Amino acid sequence: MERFNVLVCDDDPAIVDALEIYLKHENYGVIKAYSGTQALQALAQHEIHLILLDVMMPEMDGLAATIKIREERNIPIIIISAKSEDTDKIAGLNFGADDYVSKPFNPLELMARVKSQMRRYTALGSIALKNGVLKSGGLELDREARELRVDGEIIRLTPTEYGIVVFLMENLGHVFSTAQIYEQVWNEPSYAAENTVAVHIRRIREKIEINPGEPKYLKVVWGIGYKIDKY
Amino acid sequence: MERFNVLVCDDDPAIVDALEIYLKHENYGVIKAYSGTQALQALAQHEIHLILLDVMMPEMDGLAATIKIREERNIPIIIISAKSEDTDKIAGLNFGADDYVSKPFNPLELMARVKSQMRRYTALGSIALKNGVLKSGGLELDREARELRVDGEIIRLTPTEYGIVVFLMENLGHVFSTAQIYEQVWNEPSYAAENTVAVHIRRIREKIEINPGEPKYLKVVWGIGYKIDKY
DNA sequence: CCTGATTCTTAATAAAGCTTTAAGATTTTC
DNA sequence: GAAAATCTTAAAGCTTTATTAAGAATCAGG
Repeated sequence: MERFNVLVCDDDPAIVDALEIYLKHENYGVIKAYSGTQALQALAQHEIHLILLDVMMPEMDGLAATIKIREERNIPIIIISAKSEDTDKIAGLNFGADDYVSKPFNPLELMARVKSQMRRYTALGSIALKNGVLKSGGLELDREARELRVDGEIIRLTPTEYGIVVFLMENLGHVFSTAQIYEQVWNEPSYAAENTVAVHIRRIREKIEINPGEPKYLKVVWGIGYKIDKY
Repeated sequence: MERFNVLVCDDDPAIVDALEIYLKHENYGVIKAYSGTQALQALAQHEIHLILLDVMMPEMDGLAATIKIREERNIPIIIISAKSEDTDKIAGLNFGADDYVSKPFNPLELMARVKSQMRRYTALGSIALKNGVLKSGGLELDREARELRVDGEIIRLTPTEYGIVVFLMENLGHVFSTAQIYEQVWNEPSYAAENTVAVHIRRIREKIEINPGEPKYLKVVWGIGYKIDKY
């Protein structure tokens, strides 16, 4: 199995070191940087697969430069935000980061998000139209407007349902176990509840399928998991 | 899609460069200036859609520049203030600035405000009639006259209510969380108060809806926020 | 600067909508 | 046919939004 490298960038060495321990425990390679400039250097020298980045660093230009790199290479970035109040803002912003956690963070949660991004990064299989619209057959997902249309008709989805659909649409044709879906959508490190994903799948099917008992879009692969096919 | 140009004006080149990178990441064109005089020059030479302006500059300070700019053109201006005191804020807004952030600022927050102003300026997602009138179904918002009409009848709104309606009308069809609404309308960096937006929403509904319990215009999206739909 | 009116916020409670749990039914595979 | 996996349903539990009212803050006119 390939080994993935994570670039950790924070001006506080204590945080960087702590993250290093967690990441190494999960068998990631760790490259450390304490400023934007150092991060840039590291990106040029090493093969980096993911970046953990503190938003609030003294030298903003360094941080900005790091993001500039991302324009060229589409590496997943997880933002670490100092204030928990910022989370909404960052989420609401179409800033370009892939995920965020707020300080102080739960290391397990952070690890879960790292894993999520890694999977997302390594399992891309979707057809992106303009404006972040994903399409497959009669399904059309507009992530910007947060809308799903089935044969042109807008379908009202709850937050969890929407999360599941986004995840599967972002990875068309790829099969995910209930555990994987749970971890991704709920952003939890592990899947404890036995049946909850199944129930949500059922509800989604009721909303998007003509015959929920014989799904056309949201299919099961027996013994493996669920998927939405590339049309 | 049209490309918008932002004029960045600050006497500190590091800040200008950093902002440039952020803005370019959001696909804005960037024109740089390092003094008020240069800013005015740039305005004459380029097509500018928004200005980011530092208050404290040599030669001509931001406020003076704001007045000059306002004399000629009605471009959105965001003031960047070194002091967090209210004096600057009030002065800036009185002299015609549309928004302000204080240094040191969170780049993400600044980007959010830039986007917000851009939306305001272009009213993307809404149907802009002449004279800055926005319309959706029976709702008609005349920003110049500061009037909202529902089916032709003028509705009296308090300042806060009006602010919320303007914000939602300028972003028809887009859902905003209560936190986002608060931050935008109140111009505060974070949303502490638990329930105040909900109360205002309620009162707006009482004024604009036939049946406030079953709103036709100001709709809720469960778990996400509020919106006014494109008609 | 008072004073009264308007507007805004806070808080508490109610209602609505969503998620999870659990338990039995059904389907698939071997 | 038996075991394992998935499906289905309903109800309990939880979160979000709605509603109301009262007190605080703000504003305009004297």
